[in-house]
Amino acid sequence: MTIKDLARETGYSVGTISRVLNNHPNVSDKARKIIMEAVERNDFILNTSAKMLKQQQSGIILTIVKGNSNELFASMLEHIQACFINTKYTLVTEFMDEEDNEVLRARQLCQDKKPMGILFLGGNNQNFLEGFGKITIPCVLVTNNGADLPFKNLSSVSTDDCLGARCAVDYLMENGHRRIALIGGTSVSDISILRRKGWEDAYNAWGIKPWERGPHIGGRYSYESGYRAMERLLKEDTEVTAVFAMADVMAIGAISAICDNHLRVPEDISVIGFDGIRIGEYYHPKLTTIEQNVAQIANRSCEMIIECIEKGTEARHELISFHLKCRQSVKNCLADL
Amino acid sequence: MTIKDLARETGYSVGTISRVLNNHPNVSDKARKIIMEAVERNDFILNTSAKMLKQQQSGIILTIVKGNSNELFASMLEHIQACFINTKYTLVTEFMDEEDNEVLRARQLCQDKKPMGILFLGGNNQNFLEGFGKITIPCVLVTNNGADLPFKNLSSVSTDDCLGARCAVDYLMENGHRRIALIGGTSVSDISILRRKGWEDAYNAWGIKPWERGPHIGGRYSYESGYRAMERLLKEDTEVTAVFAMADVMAIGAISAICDNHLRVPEDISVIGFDGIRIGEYYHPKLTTIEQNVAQIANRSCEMIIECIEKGTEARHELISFHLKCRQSVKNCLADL
DNA sequence: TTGTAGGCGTTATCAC
DNA sequence: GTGATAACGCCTACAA
Repeated sequence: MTIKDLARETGYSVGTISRVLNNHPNVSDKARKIIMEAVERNDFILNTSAKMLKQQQSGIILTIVKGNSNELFASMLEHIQACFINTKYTLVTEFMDEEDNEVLRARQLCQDKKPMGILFLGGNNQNFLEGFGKITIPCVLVTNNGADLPFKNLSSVSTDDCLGARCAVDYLMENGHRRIALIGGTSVSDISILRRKGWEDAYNAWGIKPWERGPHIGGRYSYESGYRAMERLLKEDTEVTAVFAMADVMAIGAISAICDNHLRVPEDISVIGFDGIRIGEYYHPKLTTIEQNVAQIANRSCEMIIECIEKGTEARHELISFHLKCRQSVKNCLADL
Repeated sequence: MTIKDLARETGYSVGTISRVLNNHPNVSDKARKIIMEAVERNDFILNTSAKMLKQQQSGIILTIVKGNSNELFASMLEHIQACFINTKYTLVTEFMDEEDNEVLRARQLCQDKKPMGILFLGGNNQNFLEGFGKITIPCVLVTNNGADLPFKNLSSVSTDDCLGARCAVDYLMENGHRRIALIGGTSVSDISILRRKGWEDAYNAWGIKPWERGPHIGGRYSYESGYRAMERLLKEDTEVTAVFAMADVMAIGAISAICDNHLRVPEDISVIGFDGIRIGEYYHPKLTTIEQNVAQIANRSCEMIIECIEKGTEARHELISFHLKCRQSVKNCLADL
């Protein structure tokens, strides 16, 4: 069934059918009514390929998810997907390894699928600096801040990672911890750099001297990596009383390592995470963490990319508020001091 | 850049260009070489819309994911997605609530996006029985067994849920447990029914009388639901020594509830799950579970749907092997008996 | 082996 | 307000 069939059935021409279907003016109410009835009756839907061919667009919005097995991104993805139901866009998702270059991949996918916009979940600014210039469609960095990047087609929606980290470490300080280790991140990930800065800011604000500070052990955002980082930490620094993990998955990996080493959380070591993934609430002990506002980040990202695509709006950079979620993995050791 | 430009550039006609690009025979080696060089030089890629319009296909393979926040499906999805990289197919994912009717949704999406095949993650046979008849494209039930369904365009790749559950409960029996509660599932979910049957089979095989058996408390596959089921169980049946949860997320929710009620796993109550999601390895205690072979299920599903689409193969139903993963959440209480 | 041309289902630009 | 018609880029008989 095509608009031709519909034309035959209603007695109008394809031009009028098309005008009705696209809500164009210059159609009589009568024609509109008759045609819409026929559309309903036949469950008619326009052929996307033909439409896209004519309009020279694909209707595809691409989401590139970097870093696998990431519950935060999985839940972000669900929210994002929900935003595109019943729109004219088709959301296509690509997963890729945390180590790969998302911008190179994006460029290839631009050729391949001709998307109208790209949402990046994860990724690091250096890759954008080097290769984003050739991408001309609107893009949004989701959870990463792109304010310092010189691209006017690249927006961002993120949590204030530095402030969030600061808040996490402040909380540990308020609970009497002074030697606080940092786990996670690499020197090329901007989120890591910001969260590390928050950790340092807190130290400075509380007047803790560098030699009294806990160490920073890097690693990617995974259970496994958190586990290994904590194992190393336990061997190398026995004076640490608390750990700030850059992601909940790392925090959980770390707690797992602590337990395997016959220590307890929070009695022996306190742990705070970042992200607010669901498992944290059901973990044992329940994970204290900085909760990102996933729904809001997802919604704003989708709104922004649609606006950029449809109205040609310039790139913007938004910060979404976070929330300190106090649960059980941090011990108040003020009494011990 | 279109094949016309390429024709002009190489001196060949669009027909020859098209034949080269589609690997058709009847093209001279020389033409093929010259044209391919031009293609490389220009990074030329065929316009998907035009191709699909002409061929009357969309190139889309749909994945419908039912049941949110499901780590098993998230990881399944990653594997599935990997199967379609560098193929002519575009994978489109739709998430929907566990309560909604996936077949109705699929039918709507068939109109909307004209997919060439559908992968269903989750779902229940009753919905298929009622509404699948109108879907004519090849589909695969992933993790659900569709062997009893009378559709020759509906394949399935799944774990032997009944045997897996049987194996889990046997393991508890072997460790001396006799009063074993079952948590999770609804009467309309086939996976639930099969896993429940495995639980009953084990009881029968071990000669445990009905009145000595633990209760079954239903619920959907989520942390939250596992938590609530366990809370109820703790109130209603204090003689239970072990719990078989129909999914790892429920098992974790259950353990969380047990801990919140000042009991311990596995000392006071043993828990075994089903699925083998990653967090189980980092949970505290580490979760004993029936591990599904996610990679293999995903790969076979993708292979099957592609084969059905391209060769018109008839539907098949495959069972993928599972694996009992013994970790820490089950206590051996033979000594206590 | 290669070229030509019609048509896939839409949209948009004309006339009327 | 409406109808005819030329694209959009590709594929594929059919002709040469």
